[in-house]
Amino acid sequence: MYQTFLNLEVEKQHKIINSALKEFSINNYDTASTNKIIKDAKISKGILYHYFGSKKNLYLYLYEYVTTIFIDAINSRLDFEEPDIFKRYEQIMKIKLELIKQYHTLFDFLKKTYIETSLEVRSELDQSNLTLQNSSYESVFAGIDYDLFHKNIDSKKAIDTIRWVTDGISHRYEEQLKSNIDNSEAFNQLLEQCMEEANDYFQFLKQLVYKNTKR
Amino acid sequence: MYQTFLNLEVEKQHKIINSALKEFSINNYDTASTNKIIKDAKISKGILYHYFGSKKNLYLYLYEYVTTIFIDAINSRLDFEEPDIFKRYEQIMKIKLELIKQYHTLFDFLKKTYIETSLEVRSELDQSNLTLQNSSYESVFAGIDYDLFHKNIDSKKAIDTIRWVTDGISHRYEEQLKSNIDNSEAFNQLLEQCMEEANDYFQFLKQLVYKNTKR
DNA sequence: CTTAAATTGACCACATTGGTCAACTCATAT
DNA sequence: ATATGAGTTGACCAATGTGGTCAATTTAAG
Repeated sequence: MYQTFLNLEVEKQHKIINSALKEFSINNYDTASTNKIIKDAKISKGILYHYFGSKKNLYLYLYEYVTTIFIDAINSRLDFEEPDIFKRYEQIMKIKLELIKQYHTLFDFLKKTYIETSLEVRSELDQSNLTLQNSSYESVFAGIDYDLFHKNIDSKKAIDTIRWVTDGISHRYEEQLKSNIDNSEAFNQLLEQCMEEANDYFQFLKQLVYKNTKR
Repeated sequence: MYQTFLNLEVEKQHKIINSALKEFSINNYDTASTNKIIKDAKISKGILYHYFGSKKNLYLYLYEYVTTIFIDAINSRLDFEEPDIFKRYEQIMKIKLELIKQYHTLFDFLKKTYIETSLEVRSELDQSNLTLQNSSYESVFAGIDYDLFHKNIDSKKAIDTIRWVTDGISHRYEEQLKSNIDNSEAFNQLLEQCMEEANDYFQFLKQLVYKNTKR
């Protein structure tokens, strides 16, 4: 299945995938329009259905594709030996932001799949959702050294705080990053700026919650 | 204008407003359906257009209405004398969550108006957006006492952190709160639980960034 | 009983939907 | 050169939904 599609040049595949991700990120499954997708990807109606057979198949293909991309990126680039949770979060942040460079709306799409209610795809999503969930929070944060925290620090609260700060900084830069996907230089500069700011905040938090750091 | 609508019993007004807010929160302006609104609000097509004249007028009425509700709630319930930023945020959080009780999708709707791109309403939104922006961050956080922070604390970073933690906790409870709007008892219990949790985190942060608090 | 406002919902012309398919292009093999 | 078959096109389809209208009906008040 999808063989014809997979025989295309990778660039063309990416173009179609990104157009579809975009449409399904803005709209929910039912209101997303295949016509918009083909218009944006500059392909014909017929060929889209030749590639994917149906709207539903296209959607499920995207979900599997994007899930795989995300998991692979984490598995291949995350240092699972790193005991410092700040450095772990720094890595995750960088991996995510660099995925946006190639797949602008990957995480918007994933967010949408969580809340998708259309009966046409809901059960299929539930089935494979497990894959993503199992592989994420359990393993991604295994081996963190909680002894790095000051002894009378509530580490659960500290970790939540770190996550929320990370998300806050990401969101602050996301829009700018997205509007600079075509300008690789500007994108990388923004990314670096974002990572620097994250580091500033991480230093700030480390001073507060880690031991062996002076005030 | 809207006089016929304003002559309705307040309950019926609320029902229509909430149905419309809901539809415009889920969909963008163009894809939001007046048919869905009248179905949900259990009124006829004709009367909606008798009340508001057009889809555009309805949308702009909602925007003004919701903006006013929000600003009024802040102005009447926020203690502008309170110098402790944690208590300020606690108040804001409570005001927001209690507004959700009456207008389930108020903030989803507001969020959507920020990113609305339809040419039909964009310019009008821009014009009145100023109202909301001016009245918010400038005045809402005026008079905060920054001397409460430990002297070698970067107060900007601390404030950002507090805001992100507040948002994180709100989001953690928002979905549950929304699914309990009809059960006033459960709603209030959840709200209290949320405020308690926020307080826990605020205590946690206070210990870290305020002076005169022991570790 | 009259009158006028409130309300209904069938109806309009039009746009868009997911999907089909006959026709066409074009690279490759013989 | 020619034949073959996969790749590709876009006009077309029935179905559904759109914002908006309006003649007809209900309701309330004098």
